[in-house]
Amino acid sequence: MNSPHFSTKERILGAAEELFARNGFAGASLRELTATAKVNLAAVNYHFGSKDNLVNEVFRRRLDELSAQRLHLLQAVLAKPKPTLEEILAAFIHPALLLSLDKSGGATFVRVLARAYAEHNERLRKFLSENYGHVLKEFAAAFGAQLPHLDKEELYWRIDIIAGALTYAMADFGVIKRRAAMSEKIHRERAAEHLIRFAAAGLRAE
Amino acid sequence: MNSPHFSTKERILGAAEELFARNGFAGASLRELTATAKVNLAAVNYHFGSKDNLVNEVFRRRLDELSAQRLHLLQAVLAKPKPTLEEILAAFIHPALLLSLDKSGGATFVRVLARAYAEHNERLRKFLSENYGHVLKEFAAAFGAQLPHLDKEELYWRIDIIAGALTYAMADFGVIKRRAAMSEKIHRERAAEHLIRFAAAGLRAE
DNA sequence: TTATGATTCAAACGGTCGTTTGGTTTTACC
DNA sequence: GGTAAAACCAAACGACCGTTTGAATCATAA
Repeated sequence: MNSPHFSTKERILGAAEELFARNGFAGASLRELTATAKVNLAAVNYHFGSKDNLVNEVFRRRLDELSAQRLHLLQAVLAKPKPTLEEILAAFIHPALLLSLDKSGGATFVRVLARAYAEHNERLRKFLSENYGHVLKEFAAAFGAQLPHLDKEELYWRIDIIAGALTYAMADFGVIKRRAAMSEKIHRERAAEHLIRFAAAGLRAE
Repeated sequence: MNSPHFSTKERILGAAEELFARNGFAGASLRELTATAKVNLAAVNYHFGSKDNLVNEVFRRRLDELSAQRLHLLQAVLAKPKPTLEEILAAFIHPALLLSLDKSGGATFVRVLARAYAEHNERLRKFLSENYGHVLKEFAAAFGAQLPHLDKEELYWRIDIIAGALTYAMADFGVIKRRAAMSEKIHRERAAEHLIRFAAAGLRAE
């Protein structure tokens, strides 16, 4: 991740992902971060303006593609004659599954996402809401069409908990360890299947 | 929580619980904490030795009772002729449910627990493992007797994820909001029921 | 080759952190 | 009421934080 053929910005983003996952956003200092990335201390402020903005860019680098994949899959599902709740859920969950299987930092990033979910950071939540809130809105509309008896507030809360459960299931935070005989890939896919069944039941509740 | 008829130690513990839940362990400074508790800055180091040890004591104050309740219920379940997986799970989950319903800080503490789960803090994990690891061991034994086909490692991981799911379900981290017509108590009890069903299925998997 | 803008760098800035100190006040007991 | 321990307090300590500065270095195009 920090090898010399990566640009300074890329080395910083890679080191940031690694250290944010391990120590949290406040716990990762720019001094340790720039040492890991083998760049000068001032490089973060030069290239990203501030530590806060570096945090934003760490998310942007991964979430742009994640959101695009989700919306693309959702579009395909909604084009079907009779889309099911499970198919919509899969459109939401499978891109995150792929990210968690990515070998070049994606798996680390999923842990950073889990951090963000737990930290309740207002500034970060605002950034995520402004930049990726429309994705949740589109899924909420799709779910809402399947579940007309649910009021909007209830629906948003349920989607929120699904996003949280997904994040934690994909992060390495004490998740079920795979059997030795089962590949990481298959293990994660099984986890996604369980999640989809669980979430579908949760959405249909009452 | 900080009213004058509480002792200095109790006011510090109360403020710590509040600020740890809101800002995390690193994010809560002793200066803000002692101001909230209306005690001198030096009081934390005088009464608790260090900030790290204060963190430990915040956990000890609640977990001693939680662990005792869990073990007591487990004992009662195992005394039955044919204990079920669901009953063992209830012995684990119901005390946490009661804590989350507690009006004098218990609900706040559950959010602190969720923080600890996400932070992966090695020092804190060691403290929790040394002081409350035996509780997980006893439950693991009880689950293991019900699920003899599971190897020990697999079993521990599954219990770990149940503890995590429980913690997050009981914390206010984006959890499903209750319907206006439903009391907080009943809402939480429903959540616990769902959790027990989900966890039982997860444990029985394969 | 030289001029120009982008990048890197060592050093320092002001601020906040957890902790320690040494003295003052309060408490509890003979 | 005197005394010793416990508790409290203002102030300061050294360490680390994110950020800024201004000069050195690099890349590139005239």
